[in-house]
Amino acid sequence: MGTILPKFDSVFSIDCVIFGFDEGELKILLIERNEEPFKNWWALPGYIVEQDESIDHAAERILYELTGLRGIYMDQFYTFGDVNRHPQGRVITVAYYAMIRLNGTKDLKPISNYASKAVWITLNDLPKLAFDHEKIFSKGFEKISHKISYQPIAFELLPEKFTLTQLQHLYEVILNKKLDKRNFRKKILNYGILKELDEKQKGVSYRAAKLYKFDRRKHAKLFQKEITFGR
Amino acid sequence: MGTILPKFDSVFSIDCVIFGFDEGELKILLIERNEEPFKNWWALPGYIVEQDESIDHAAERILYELTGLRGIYMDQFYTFGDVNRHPQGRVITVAYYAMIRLNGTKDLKPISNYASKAVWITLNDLPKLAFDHEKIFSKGFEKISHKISYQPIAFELLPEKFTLTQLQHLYEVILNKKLDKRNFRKKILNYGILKELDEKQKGVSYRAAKLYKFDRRKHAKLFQKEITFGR
DNA sequence: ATTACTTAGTGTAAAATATACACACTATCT
DNA sequence: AGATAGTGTGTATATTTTACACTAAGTAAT
Repeated sequence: MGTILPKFDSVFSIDCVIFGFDEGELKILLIERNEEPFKNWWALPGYIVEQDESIDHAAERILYELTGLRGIYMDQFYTFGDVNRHPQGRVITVAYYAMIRLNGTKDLKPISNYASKAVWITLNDLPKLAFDHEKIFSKGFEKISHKISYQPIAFELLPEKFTLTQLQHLYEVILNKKLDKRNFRKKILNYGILKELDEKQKGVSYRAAKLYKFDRRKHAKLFQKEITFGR
Repeated sequence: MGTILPKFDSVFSIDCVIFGFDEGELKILLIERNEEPFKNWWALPGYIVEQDESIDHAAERILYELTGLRGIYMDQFYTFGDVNRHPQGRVITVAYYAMIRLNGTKDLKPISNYASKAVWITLNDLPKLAFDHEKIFSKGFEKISHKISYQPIAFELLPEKFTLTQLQHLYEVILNKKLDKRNFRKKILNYGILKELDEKQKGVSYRAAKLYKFDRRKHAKLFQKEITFGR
């Protein structure tokens, strides 16, 4: 080539929209910022990406450093880059989402002190967020509502063993719509991706429901067989 | 706030995956680069975004400058940011796609001389591309195959007046799958988003087919009613 | 032990949608 | 007049979706 080309340098960030489900409520993971700008504001876990790391890797690292959650696989869903979204200049941000199970993960602990805390917040109690994070959150929520209606990803949010009623509630919360119990069960069992266990729910003050497990092997077989809910 | 914060500066680019359909073939818009790196290589139309313009706007501008195509509405679909995707440093790129009608638009003319030409290339004849543009193209193609199977966006690619057979061919090319003529017609006509015209195809050496038009008003009514093809 | 309470668990009929499949018609060309 | 090439059409079957209500099982309180 011969010509000497200028060196480019990029500053951009990652933001993570992480969904969890607990006690019948859909939650999202937020941090309280410990640095300017927006110090003490609630925000999505997010930070500037290093020069020499891949975006996917950065997403995982940043989520870990800000919340203590490790090895969470996330999908990229949109890049936000309004000129004034960041007070310090043009910083575009690549947004990722994930749906995770929050059984023992109540022990959120920021590693970096860029965040003073990390907590699960119920969607209905969402506070004002830093930057354009409300917009990012909305788009992330749209994304999962859409995705859940054609792919069986809801299991990610549930504990390993769950009842059909719990699963149905989850669908109802995400789709914001009541579903018929019999039809729901018929449909979900038909996919054959659930394994019925010999176990029952415990500690409830009424008839205990059977527990089920998501059968990854069978699911992998169906692979891209897309399913539909609530259209 | 009080604290003085550093100023950030961002360098990132846009790349456009633009689909067209002509003479029964699916095509994509490429430019020949006129600058290093990858001078004289084929590439997706793409360039660095200005500091003070929105990403969406940049996409439109860049497409115009490199190909002469004006006012094309595109959707963002993914951001690519492998550490070494660009030889001049870390440059992430936000990818957009669009499906457009290429009736009179054969007159592609780069405005900027960053491109020496812009041409429509049949998918089967895809040359090697600069940067990671093959990867970007693939993901863009995945995107439209997926999208076309649940939203009636194929009309964007056809001339204003088209025959049902042309429409079917288009679906077949994108889905890479034969469809049944009778079932296809039944289904597509059922959505009620096509207007039958009093006109017939001209210049064919066999029985001429009826022409149809996409009815935007009716389509807007159905709005998010998603449709399905070829599952 | 009885009762009250709460959720689990189940089937069927009707409607809508998807699939498989083949031949006669019409315009043009020679 | 005949050959050619694509248009346009219907039906029967299978599958999927929807609507809808009661009994069974376990727990808690008395």
